[in-house]
Amino acid sequence: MVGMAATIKDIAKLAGVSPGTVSRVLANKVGFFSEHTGEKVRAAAAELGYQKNTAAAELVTQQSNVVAAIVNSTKTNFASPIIEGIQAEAHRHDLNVIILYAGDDDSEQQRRALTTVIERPVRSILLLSVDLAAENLTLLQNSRIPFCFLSISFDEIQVPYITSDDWQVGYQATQTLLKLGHQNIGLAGVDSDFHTGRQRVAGYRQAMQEAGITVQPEWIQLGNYSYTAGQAAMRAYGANSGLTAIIGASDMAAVGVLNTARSLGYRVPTDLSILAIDGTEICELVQPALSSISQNFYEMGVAGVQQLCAPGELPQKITPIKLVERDSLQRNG
Amino acid sequence: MVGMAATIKDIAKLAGVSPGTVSRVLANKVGFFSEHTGEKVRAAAAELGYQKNTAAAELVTQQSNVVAAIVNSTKTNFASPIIEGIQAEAHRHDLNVIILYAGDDDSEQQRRALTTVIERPVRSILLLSVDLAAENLTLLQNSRIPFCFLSISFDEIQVPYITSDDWQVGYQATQTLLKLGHQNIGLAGVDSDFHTGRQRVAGYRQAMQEAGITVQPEWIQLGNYSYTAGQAAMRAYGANSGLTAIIGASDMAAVGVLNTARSLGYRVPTDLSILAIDGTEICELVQPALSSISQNFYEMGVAGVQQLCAPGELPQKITPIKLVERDSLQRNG
DNA sequence: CTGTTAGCGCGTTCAC
DNA sequence: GTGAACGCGCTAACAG
Repeated sequence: MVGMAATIKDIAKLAGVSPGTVSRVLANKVGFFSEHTGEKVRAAAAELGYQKNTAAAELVTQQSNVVAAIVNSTKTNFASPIIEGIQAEAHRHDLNVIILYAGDDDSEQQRRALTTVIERPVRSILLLSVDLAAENLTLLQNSRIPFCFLSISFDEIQVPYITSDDWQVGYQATQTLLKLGHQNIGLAGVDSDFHTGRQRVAGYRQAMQEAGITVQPEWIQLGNYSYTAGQAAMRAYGANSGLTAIIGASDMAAVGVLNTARSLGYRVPTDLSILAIDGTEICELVQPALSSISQNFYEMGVAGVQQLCAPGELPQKITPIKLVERDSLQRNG
Repeated sequence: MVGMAATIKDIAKLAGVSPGTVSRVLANKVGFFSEHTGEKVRAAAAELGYQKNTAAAELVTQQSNVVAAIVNSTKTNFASPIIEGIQAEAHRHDLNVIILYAGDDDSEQQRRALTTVIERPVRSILLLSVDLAAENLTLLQNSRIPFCFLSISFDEIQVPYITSDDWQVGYQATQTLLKLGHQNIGLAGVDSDFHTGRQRVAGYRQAMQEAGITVQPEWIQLGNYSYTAGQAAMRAYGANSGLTAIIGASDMAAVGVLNTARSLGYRVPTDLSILAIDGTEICELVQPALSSISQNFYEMGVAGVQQLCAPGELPQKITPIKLVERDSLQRNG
């Protein structure tokens, strides 16, 4: 609601020129107005406390410089570095970014966020880790607004996304522990309903198989990557699990594992090594600090904006991962 | 960028009616169109995959249903519950919310966030814990868009805000430790450059004075509420501080204190009690879980939206705080 | 260099 | 009930 704000017409009247001229000087179309009128117009604008109505401008130019980021939940702790990456790269392209929350697997909330963005002029849409309900994906595609998923991947549908190689995440996490002499390795809190989780499990299984280890069914504890999922997994393993190492499917899950393991009497890392997946700041907040397979979330955000600014590029891109050693791992035997 | 999307004109042509009529049925102005034309128009709209251009509508109606929340940093961990509160209450009023990040004490970023919001039709603006540079406050006030600060308070300027009573926060935190028999109590990571921090310090001092304790200058360690501020404070206290309890000026600061205290050889809470201020989820992530003076952030968000929906109310409101006991406090002596 | 005209997509009169 | 016309604030195209 702009209220009774001044318009270019008001400025025109005050400066004694036409609205067209005002538009030109305010847009700084050099060469299309004289020094003198430039001064006059700017003075009038300042006097009236003029604020441009960008929505009106976008209506006529049919283009916008805002990119929207839709995030699945306020609780997704890795969203923060992604958003920072988006923001940084967007500003480099002189783009502005707005963020919307789409709730946690709530298709109604998703629709709400999506429509408030689609019904307005936005240049492109980035979706952080949100798995859209089918009808909402249709909505998005029909809008003809360029979009790209971040930190999530798909197999059945064909859409642009940028994320880590989740198979490698699972594989390298497992390899890391294998190399330390661990054999009985758990995977805690992973979601097998979606591609991301299935890939991580597949990478884990492959690494185990290559090492000649048969994974026991109970070693893989499913969940939704949350703290409580980590807790539940560890409780399921129990005090006499026989496990010497556990991979937390996310940082939060790993912390859940850590705290519950402690209350079950495990010493970490002496009795039990824990490796987190994600590598956000919480890894350094807890004690012992959690070693992690770290994703480059910031880079994901940057790449997302670049991808949308350079159409024609490969629609699917992979950001690198790396092992970050902290204090939660120990050689076995 | 809406692209070549269908407009009400297209629908009008397809349905064989006038654009005005289309507008009426789509806005569901009952009584202003017949059953028959209603059907026709809706069918045409569906066939064309029509998406309303809300920006254009807002241009003519001169009002918007989106409220903008400007957040000071992606790292502010308590922003999450505030945003959830905003979102919930906004949806109750059929409002949509967009979020912008204003960076960390970066007046250029602030201006950017502010103008992208002001130049567009938004109904109102909520500012989460952002202390605006003077020129940006002027910008905001000139926009004539209703606004309200959240989780921050002011003394010198007169603006609407909703927050906890920061004096009480400091006072009650200190009282809590006093009642447990502590006398040498530190306050770590608090910022005295702004009203919020000064109030907390004042509450702390008052409680100490009432208990007849002279606070030593080094007991108050200034900082910016961050994890590193907490670390720095604890390092300043040192291994032989004589302190038996420390108040962390925020959850993050408290965790910084906790981890550094540990590395200095303190056992928490046996040797040292730690009380956090804020009470967000990280208090439960670390071990021992941190007791806290908890703020009701969710309620702040709710109240912020209500305040903006019911003009004429008191512009300054206080949300309640409460002590949440976890495992980081112990009686002294 | 500058004024005039047209129109972006929509809601809302005001006639009929 | 419905169509025609107007205008929201702005930019772009076209004269001059």
